[in-house]
Amino acid sequence: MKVAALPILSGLPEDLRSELDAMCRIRRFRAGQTVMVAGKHSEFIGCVRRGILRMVKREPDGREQVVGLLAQGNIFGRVFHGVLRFDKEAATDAEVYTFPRGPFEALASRRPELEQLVMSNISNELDHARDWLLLVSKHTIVERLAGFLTILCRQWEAFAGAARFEHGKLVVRVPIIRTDLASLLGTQPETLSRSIHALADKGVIAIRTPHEFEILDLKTLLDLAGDEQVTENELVESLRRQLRRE
Amino acid sequence: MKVAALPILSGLPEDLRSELDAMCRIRRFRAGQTVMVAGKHSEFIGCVRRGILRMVKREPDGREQVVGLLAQGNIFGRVFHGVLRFDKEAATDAEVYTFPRGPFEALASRRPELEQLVMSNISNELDHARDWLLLVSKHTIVERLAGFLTILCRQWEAFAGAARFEHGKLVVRVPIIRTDLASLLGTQPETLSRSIHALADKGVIAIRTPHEFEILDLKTLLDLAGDEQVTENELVESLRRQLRRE
DNA sequence: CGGCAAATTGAAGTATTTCAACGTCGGTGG
DNA sequence: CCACCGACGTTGAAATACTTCAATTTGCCG
Repeated sequence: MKVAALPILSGLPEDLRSELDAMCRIRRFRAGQTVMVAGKHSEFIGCVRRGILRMVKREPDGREQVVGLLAQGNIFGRVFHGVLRFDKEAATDAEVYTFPRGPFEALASRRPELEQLVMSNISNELDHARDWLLLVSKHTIVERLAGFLTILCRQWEAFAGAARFEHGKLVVRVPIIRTDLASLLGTQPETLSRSIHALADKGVIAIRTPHEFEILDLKTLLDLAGDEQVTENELVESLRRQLRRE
Repeated sequence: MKVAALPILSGLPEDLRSELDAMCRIRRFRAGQTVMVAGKHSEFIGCVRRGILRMVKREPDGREQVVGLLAQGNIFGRVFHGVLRFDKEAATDAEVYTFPRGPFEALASRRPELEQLVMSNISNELDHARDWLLLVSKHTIVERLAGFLTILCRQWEAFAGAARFEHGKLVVRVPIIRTDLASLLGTQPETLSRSIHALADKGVIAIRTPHEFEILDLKTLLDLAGDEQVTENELVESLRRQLRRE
């Protein structure tokens, strides 16, 4: 079954999963390709299978702003009503489950379980939107970067195992390129680069490759991120627990 | 009936409205009072009757960031699951309909119409969160201010009739004080003040009182806001239509 | 190895923050 | 009634952070 691998659907009854599977198609996108265009009713409902999508707001003057990322398991494309507000593009090579809009909506109307799944997905989107809101509300780029890195650790599962331990060291892999991350944090690649190296100079992180950092001082990182929800021990313990399950 | 005045409930059947009315209580808050505290399950579900509430993120170091406003008709307090992520405080004197959480959730489980109302409210919150996201993603304060003013005009109904015509001139009333607006736009009162006067110097707006501006050059304002969704004529026509209905 | 995109570094220009002071308005008490 | 007080708003000037443009380096892939 194509959709069997999707944890988000694992709670649904067998027959409903079969119906979804029957209408499901897997589409592949190369990094940079457009998945869905803002401003119109989409032809399909999508769910990320592999890779990262970026949600982009395009200004008429050509500027663009990344307003969020979609990772494994995220559902996108408005169900029932509303038009899309952001383009969706592949930030890395990606694979997407697609469900034709009409049949999917019909099925959701018939099956409350699926409708509730859609509703809980909207709630998740709301939470994510507010996470980005808090992130962007930080006044310095170093703080926003620290916030992004802690999100990567907290939601490491979604981001294709962004965080892992290596010889007892916490290592995170940034799944997108500098330009996208800069736009996501509301700044320029140059400023982002300087901020990353500022964290490295202060001994908070070590840069292994441009896309892989070692977290040397998690406490300072969390302080900078200013997210009082998570303490160092909680985060580390949660990571260890999750990693042990692999 | 207490809740009769609520347009958001007008689509509900008579008996359901009666049930809501029976459990509804009206609470009044003076500007500055706390309505709901983040981090725990709220005792009640609220709906703004009059005035403006602000959603505030408090950092442990005492700093605070306004992340959104709630105006007439907005429902707040998480239904069914999840903890609140932001404090809610009265930004002006305000009145709030309250519904005890337990009975409200029981009623929503029993009545799909109410459940769908809650769902559509979450969708609205998502839209608003993304509006703020786009607003804060603007790089200069003048642009964010322009964006805020256009939102006030677009959603003038919610904001207690923030916009109106006077002798053919478009006048908007800012319903919150400078400090709150500065925080909402992610800046300081000083910078906000300078930005407001910068718009006035350029002839885009005229400052009548600190809380009431006349829009002199709507086209430039919309250009600055960079919101290609709305053209000048659409906005003016929409405002005129709505005002005519009063 | 060559070529290209991504990432980094430097330096000058711009916008915002910060701290300090002043202005304005409405309410309150002498 | 008027003077004072406090909250809000505005203005000035120096410090800071970010942007912008230009140049250079790095790393990957054919």
